[in-house]
Amino acid sequence: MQSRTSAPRATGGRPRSATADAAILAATRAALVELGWSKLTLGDVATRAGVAKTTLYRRWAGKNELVVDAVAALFDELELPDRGNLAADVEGVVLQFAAILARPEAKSGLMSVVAESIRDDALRDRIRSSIVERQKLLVLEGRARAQQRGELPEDNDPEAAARTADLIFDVIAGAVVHRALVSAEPVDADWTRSFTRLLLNGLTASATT
Amino acid sequence: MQSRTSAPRATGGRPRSATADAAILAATRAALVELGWSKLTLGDVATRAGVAKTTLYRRWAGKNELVVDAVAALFDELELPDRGNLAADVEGVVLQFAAILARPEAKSGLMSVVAESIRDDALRDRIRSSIVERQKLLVLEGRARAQQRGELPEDNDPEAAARTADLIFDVIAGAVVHRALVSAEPVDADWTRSFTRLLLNGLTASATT
DNA sequence: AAGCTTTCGCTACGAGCCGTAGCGTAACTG
DNA sequence: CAGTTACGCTACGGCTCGTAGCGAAAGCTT
Repeated sequence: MQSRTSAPRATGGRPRSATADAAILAATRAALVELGWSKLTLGDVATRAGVAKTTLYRRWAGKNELVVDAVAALFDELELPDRGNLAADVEGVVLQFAAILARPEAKSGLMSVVAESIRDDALRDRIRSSIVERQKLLVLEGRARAQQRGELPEDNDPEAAARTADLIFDVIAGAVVHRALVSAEPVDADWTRSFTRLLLNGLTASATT
Repeated sequence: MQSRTSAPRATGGRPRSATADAAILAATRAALVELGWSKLTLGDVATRAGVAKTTLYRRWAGKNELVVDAVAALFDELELPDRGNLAADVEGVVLQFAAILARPEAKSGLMSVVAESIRDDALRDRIRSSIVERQKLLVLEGRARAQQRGELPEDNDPEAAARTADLIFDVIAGAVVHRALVSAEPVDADWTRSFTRLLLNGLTASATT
């Protein structure tokens, strides 16, 4: 689960303190809330966690990796209860995303690490595996359910199905993130309902109501 | 146009060099391409621009403001030719966004300043007025055209219309940004066509084809 | 032309953070 | 018990930040 610095992990010797790991990640989230990404320093995080700065550097290569792991933990709670129909499931996904994005440590951290990942492929993979893929699973799950219910057509061409799933994911995640972080408006029940209607019925069919 | 540091601008005296302004912004974009946001330093930008570091600080308060202005200039070229119908206009908007986001200086800069804006309201307003509102105008323009053509219903309730416009904007901009910067996949003609069909017809109506 | 005002380039500076090295100590294994 | 690894602590060179102070340059005004 923890995708920290590649663990050489020879046999004997003193084991790494799991307590320290948790303390560091918690301290990182607290620092994100108070200071934001740019003013967050690793020395400060170490002090908050009650840990020596060198200990922190032994486990994480830098600020980017540390924050990714700290933020990724927020996505552990993601799951999608079956609400009986496609529209309700979509609203469920959106509200799940929104609940996480509403937390200040997610706001401060997520965009920053994604920005950094543009010039760092390793970081991008790390984000993908520990955050993005977990979100995408919810979309795939909801889609599979809808197909079982007959609300969406079955996939005949698996490759085209994958492209469609990617498209839907980008639309949902992108819209929620843009609403929450760029427009800085709340992703509440009203907005979620309007968005779901738009996603399911399309622009032409959905009235301005 | 230039939303630089609030200009005291008394009467006489040596005027600020407009050449220096352009050189600094160009140098900032070049540094963004080469170094990315986190490794970009103001001292380096000043050197590239052939300008003293103090000159740079006299005009911009810091890294954030400078990069916003440097990136905002990329959005000057935004405009939306009338392509005759709603679907074609939507594709036009998407491809306009995509063309800008494909440039490395936009990739590196945009996400970073948005991330910083989460903890800086003044920066958020600056981004809104110099970047986001310009994008939104395209959406509003396309929407008005579609209503004139009869492709979309007229607005009866202006407040609801504004909410709908915001929703559409978040969906379009969010999806394109997410595709380009998070999924890191190209926003090409194929994807644009699929996205447009989804946006106009909805999930239920659009086949996986 | 002289005088006033503002900008410019340059140098220098204290401050803060980075990331690492070195050391002695602590914790766990066979 | 010996071997191995993690830990806390201190110290360090290097880099960037943002500002101050200076003399010179570039305009505008009378």
